[in-house]
Amino acid sequence: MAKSKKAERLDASTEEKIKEAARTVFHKKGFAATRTRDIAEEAGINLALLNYYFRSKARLFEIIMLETISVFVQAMALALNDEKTTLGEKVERVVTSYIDLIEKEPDLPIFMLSEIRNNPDLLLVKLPIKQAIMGSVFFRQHHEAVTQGKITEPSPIQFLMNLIGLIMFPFIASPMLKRIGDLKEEDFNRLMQERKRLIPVWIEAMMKAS
Amino acid sequence: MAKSKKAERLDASTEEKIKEAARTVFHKKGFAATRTRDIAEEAGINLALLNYYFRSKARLFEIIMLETISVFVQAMALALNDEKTTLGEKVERVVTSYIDLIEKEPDLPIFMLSEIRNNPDLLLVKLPIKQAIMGSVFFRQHHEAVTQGKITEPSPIQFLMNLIGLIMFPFIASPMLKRIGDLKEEDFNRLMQERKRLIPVWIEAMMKAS
DNA sequence: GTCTATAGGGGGATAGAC
DNA sequence: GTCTATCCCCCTATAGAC
Repeated sequence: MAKSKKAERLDASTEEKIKEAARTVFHKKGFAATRTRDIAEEAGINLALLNYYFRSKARLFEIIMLETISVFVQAMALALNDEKTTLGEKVERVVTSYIDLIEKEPDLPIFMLSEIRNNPDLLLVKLPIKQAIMGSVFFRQHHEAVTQGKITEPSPIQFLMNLIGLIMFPFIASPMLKRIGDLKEEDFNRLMQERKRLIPVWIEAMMKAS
Repeated sequence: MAKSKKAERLDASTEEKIKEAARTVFHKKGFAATRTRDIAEEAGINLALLNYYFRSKARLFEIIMLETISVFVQAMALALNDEKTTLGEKVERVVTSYIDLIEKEPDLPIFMLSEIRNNPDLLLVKLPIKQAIMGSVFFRQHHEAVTQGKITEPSPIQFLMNLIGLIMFPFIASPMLKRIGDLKEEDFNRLMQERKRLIPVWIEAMMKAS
């Protein structure tokens, strides 16, 4: 029987237990509001072990941050670089995989975006994000579609902002949206599932309208 | 000559100077990462005065937070409750006023959204957000438009998510977007100005497509 | 009202036993 | 490798002079 991903994994190595605990707590509270004691408790180990394995809170955080961004960017880069899919299929794939991912880990987007604000340089330099996106098959196909008049919105950056924003924003704003719309957890999730179907339709309509 | 809004206002009352400084620092770094010393320095006063006027960091924060949310919600509520404007005009007005507002204070959205995550209850209860939005003229007009078949997307919540997301998300993600798209500050601002025109067009296309 | 000085506590990190 | 005990700095908050 395969191990549960999120459950406690008592058999995992201590180092790995600390990392999983750190991921959980950092994602939920952010760097500044997280206490190393919280991580130790979540991991079921002693505080001293955290420093034994990772030297400092800052180093542990950096590791978690890089892994988190990497997961996000790779999911995107893989979808955008598939030679075999059309533009529309790429949109569908990005939408579905991100909505599923974020529904499992709802803290991810707000964590990433707010921590990147505090470390604008340090963390992004180490990953080849720009090349992965700007040099992608997606960008070539987008350019071709514009040239052939299939879509009229000429800026791939606007396209990306819209796509990612339509996916992520509801999750980022969910506490406020739940309050405004009087939504329970399950109502909210149902709306997000609807969006898997709706966003690709909307994106197509938008790109022909501008 | 009217005073500059953002400039130092040496003539402002001490209490007001502290509040302005607190707004600046809290918005930029969030509650947990802000030190009261930072606020005192920004205000050009002594640390003890902060506690003299506001008793504690937490109380000062709550005041700033409520005012900030209030500004945001009121701008929205006013636009959505205008009896004289059409649905499309409301969209244009929300888009323009928010993009202008956020361009002046780019930290606003990420501040609000990430701090609300940490205080999901406390802060939203005190403002009549739900009524202002859900009982608005906008909602009545949206319902009428659906009934008359002018738009085909039946959920006003999805509509709102899309509208606010298309406006705010680029600002929230700007550090990453600037890096990916190799954009300078002025390039980014130009894209946001373009969006004042584009978002209403996109929204209209989306609402007829689903 | 505004300052200086300091109390008081919390949190990151380490020493040292096992 | 893992623990307990502790150091020490930093930050919030207050006491008390002016």
